[in-house]
Amino acid sequence: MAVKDQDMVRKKADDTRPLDRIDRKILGVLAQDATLSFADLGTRVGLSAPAVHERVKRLKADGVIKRTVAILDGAAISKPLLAFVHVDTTGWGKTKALMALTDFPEVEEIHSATGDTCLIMKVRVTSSVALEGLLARLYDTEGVRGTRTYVALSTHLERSPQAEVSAILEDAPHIR
Amino acid sequence: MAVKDQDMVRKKADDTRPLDRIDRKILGVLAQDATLSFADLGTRVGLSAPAVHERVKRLKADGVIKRTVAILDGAAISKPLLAFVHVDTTGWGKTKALMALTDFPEVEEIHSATGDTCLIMKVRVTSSVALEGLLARLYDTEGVRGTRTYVALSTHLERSPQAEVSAILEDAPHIR
DNA sequence: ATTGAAACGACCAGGCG
DNA sequence: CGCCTGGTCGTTTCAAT
Repeated sequence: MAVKDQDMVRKKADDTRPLDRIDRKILGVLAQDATLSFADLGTRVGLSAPAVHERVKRLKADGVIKRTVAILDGAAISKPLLAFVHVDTTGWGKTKALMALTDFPEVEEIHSATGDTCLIMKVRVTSSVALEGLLARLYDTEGVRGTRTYVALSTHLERSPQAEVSAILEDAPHIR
Repeated sequence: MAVKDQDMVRKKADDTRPLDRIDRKILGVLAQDATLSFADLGTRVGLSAPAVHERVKRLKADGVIKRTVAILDGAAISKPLLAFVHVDTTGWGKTKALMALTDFPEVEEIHSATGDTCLIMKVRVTSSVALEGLLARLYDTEGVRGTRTYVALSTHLERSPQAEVSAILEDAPHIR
């Protein structure tokens, strides 16, 4: 399983062939364990190694598989404290100053959002002291009016995007 | 890079040797790209292939590296709609009914949280219709009093836990 | 932790359904 | 056109230092 991500060219998702059942099966497996050999992966989806290899290569080239990464344990890397920070800004978010927060490895996600807030950030820190430091840094940032912090007491589920879709949640305008 | 996750035994993070600078370097690289060969990885951290291999094996056995996965593109798998749902419950969350939501592949995260909410869920769906279906399902769940939904309009950053720690956010009680 | 060697898996070419 | 078979080559991984 040594297809290098950087060898791939990112393409638009539109000009790409729709995913068939086997593609979704492959993605389902790879989203949970990307360490399988192509032979093993082939066995699981009912294809030969070169065939799966070809499909995986295509899925990467098409940008369906963005990258392959190691998932680290927050506690083990001394970041037992996970929190979501809602940020209210004066203008409409996305200023250069706010995007600079990307440089903090503690910040894992930044989204602009609807609702009674402007920006949602997911952060993982060493301690409450570090969280305070991050919030202080936030308040020093131009355009930040206020924050609301939700500390995760325990995490019951945390996984990456799954290719499968629930039948009952499926977009089915044809059913009417 | 084909060390099988399932070959590893999960150990407690405590009874484990602390991470040295090279370990963190390895984790930093692998958290961004786990497709590198051990030879390449060795070059980056200044070690030979078997030496890195040994360390990576240990990091997996110790549970520092939880798993290695393919990151899928939400839009490409027909789930362009990302949202955070705050759930207010009557009792204290974590009921069996709520944990059953794990079966929905649309649900990526579930945390109990502090703040004016009980549960925070991260969900990724096909459409607003599917989101509505998921919320309907939520309201049908016993113990759910209400929800507040924050739809992500655009995602500016989304990555997995980083091993590095910002110097200025570092826990430094010795500095006083 | 390194080197050297063996086993294994990735991946190319060519041919079939 | 996509899949399979066979072969080459790079990589993982073991043993000894």
